[in-house]
Amino acid sequence: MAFENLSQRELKILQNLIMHYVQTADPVGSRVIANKFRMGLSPATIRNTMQDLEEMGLIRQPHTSAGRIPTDIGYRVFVDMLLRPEPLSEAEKAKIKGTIGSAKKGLDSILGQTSKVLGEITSQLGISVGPRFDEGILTKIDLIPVAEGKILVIVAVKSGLARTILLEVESNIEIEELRQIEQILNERLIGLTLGHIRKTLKERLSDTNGSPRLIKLFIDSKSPVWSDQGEEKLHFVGTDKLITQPEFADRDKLTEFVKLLEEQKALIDYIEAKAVGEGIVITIGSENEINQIQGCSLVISRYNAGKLSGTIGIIGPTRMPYSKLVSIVEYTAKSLTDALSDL
Amino acid sequence: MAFENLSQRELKILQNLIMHYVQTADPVGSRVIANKFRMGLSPATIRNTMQDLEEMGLIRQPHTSAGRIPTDIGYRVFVDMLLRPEPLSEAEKAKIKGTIGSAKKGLDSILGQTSKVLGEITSQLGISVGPRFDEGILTKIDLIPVAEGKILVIVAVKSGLARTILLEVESNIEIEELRQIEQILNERLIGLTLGHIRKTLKERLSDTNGSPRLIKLFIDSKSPVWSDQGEEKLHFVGTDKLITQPEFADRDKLTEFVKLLEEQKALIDYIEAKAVGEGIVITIGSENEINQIQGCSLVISRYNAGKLSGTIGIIGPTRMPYSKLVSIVEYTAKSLTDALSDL
DNA sequence: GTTGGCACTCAAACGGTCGGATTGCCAAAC
DNA sequence: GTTTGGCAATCCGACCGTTTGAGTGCCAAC
Repeated sequence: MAFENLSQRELKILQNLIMHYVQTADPVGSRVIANKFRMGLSPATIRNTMQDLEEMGLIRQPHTSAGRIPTDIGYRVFVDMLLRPEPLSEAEKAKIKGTIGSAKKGLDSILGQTSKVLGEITSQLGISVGPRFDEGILTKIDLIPVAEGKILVIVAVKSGLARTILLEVESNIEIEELRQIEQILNERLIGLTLGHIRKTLKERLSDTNGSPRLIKLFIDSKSPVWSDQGEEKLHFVGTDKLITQPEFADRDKLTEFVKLLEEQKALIDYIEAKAVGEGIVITIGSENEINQIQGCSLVISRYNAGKLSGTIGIIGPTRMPYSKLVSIVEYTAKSLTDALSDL
Repeated sequence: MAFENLSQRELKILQNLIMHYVQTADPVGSRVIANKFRMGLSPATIRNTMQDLEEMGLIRQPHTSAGRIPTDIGYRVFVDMLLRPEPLSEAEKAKIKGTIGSAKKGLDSILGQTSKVLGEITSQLGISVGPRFDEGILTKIDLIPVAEGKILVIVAVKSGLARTILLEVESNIEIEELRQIEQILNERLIGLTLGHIRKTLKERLSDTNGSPRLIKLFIDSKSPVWSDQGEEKLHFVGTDKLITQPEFADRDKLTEFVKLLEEQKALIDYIEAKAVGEGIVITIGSENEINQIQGCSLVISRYNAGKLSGTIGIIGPTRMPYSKLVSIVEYTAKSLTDALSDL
């Protein structure tokens, strides 16, 4: 839309209005802007401009004789044209690095700490999603018998991440057989990505003809060993912060939202789909296709773990301090990438 | 306290009052009891008895000229003296078995499904806590190099459960050295419980004198390999159900409660400490030492996984259908124990 | 011991009023 | 043409008194 040719004044008023509204959550009147921001204009003038902004759909009145609040489109213009990322203090940087560093080794723990620090420092809901292993290059696969009829499969990928899958088999496992399978798998598959393996599995292992019986378990593209589904976990911290927000005063909305969080899958898929490319992605209110978060904004970013990548960010009401949050999420993603490549 | 010599009538009225209150959440008046439960008594008589019950502290009026509601002590008497577990329908049984059975193998997934079915079928918050490995008898320990400077330790205990720990080491790992350590650990420690190992570690391995250098990593009773801390995860499903309850109308209470859930540790420790011995344990409202759940009741039970055991159950407002919940939790614990011993 | 009757109490719902904030518009000033 | 002050109009939210209905406590009668 043609918001490029908004006048300086219109932009400035939109900006001030949003800044004030983010702090107070109350509709902002013309006089407040005139007084608080000392624009050298009378309330009446500001009123006129506000009318224009309203016609353009950037702000609206909750009801006659109330002040204005930004619409989702208004926030969008603000984010696209007016956003100045607010630098972090040294203390904030230290806290982010520190919290991530204090995690026990292991992806889960690190992601847990990451969402925790995001939640705490932003006072929003901090989230993190583990990477999909699909792009990971296999470096090693181990088969360990752990008990009667159970073997543990360890799939290690470049950059030091690994995942383990518990597999059930007919109870009589010959250790020799396992070694054989291990060897075959390692010889033929190392260096390929899991996604690639999954697609070309049959050809690559067809000539084994099931000679070690158990290898059948692996020549199945749906086998959990190669699966790219359902392994990611959503970590989130700060639900309490969201509950407090006036935006969630509506009980039903809150309930729906909490359900979404618990079910995880839909939200994970959505976030993964939105966070593409480098840098921060912001989606605002009704821009979100998921019903339950249409009153919310997302500020998300990808992080890297070697060839793999996942998503972190925050969820909060559309009325959020974008300038600050952008910086925090950006810095956290960077820190997380560092922490994961350190390993 | 001397509640044994409550008259039949008093007990019956207490019972009816609680039954009605659990359904409606409204204070119960004398006429309601007289009409709905056809006791052959006039409201006036019931009023007299209710006064007695109030003096004993079993019920109370939220305010003058309102009906009565049970106190925590009233619920306690009900649970101890009047509770008749309500048998489950075949459909309910099938759902419980089915949901648990549909889990992927692996403890986490099974416990996840268990809390899910508990949450759904009870409309309360279903919870499950993984077993502490401390009592588990070591059957095997494996050391797998997964990447530069990282080894995966697999600790398998009797009954087919295993846990994996990622360990960091100086980057140059000799595969031979790992094998040596593996052998030493296996020779000396198999057959002992992890808890026992942790306590006698130094003696049992002292004579190695650090000959394979890396073994030092294991001769540390605080090593995460033997730790009994922080491994348990709290699974919970049904937060949305609790939010809906009028008991959580108070925003602050809800916030505090959600925080407790997210932090996990305090709640895990409390639940683990309360659920002792065989069978169901019920704690009611102010009986709970944790502030955040003083308006809630717990219905919990241990389940077994071989020598190990953990806890499952539900959390809900004190106003809950105890008769039904007791049966559900009991049956679920049994089903879970079955599922875990099947493996 | 039980019951009906009755005065009393209190919460919640209802409805009307008032004050405050803010707007839209218009005519005058710049 | 833009800006401004003035003013009527609008609407929300708080406040307050009233009513309604449910339920109790107590007493006298059965």
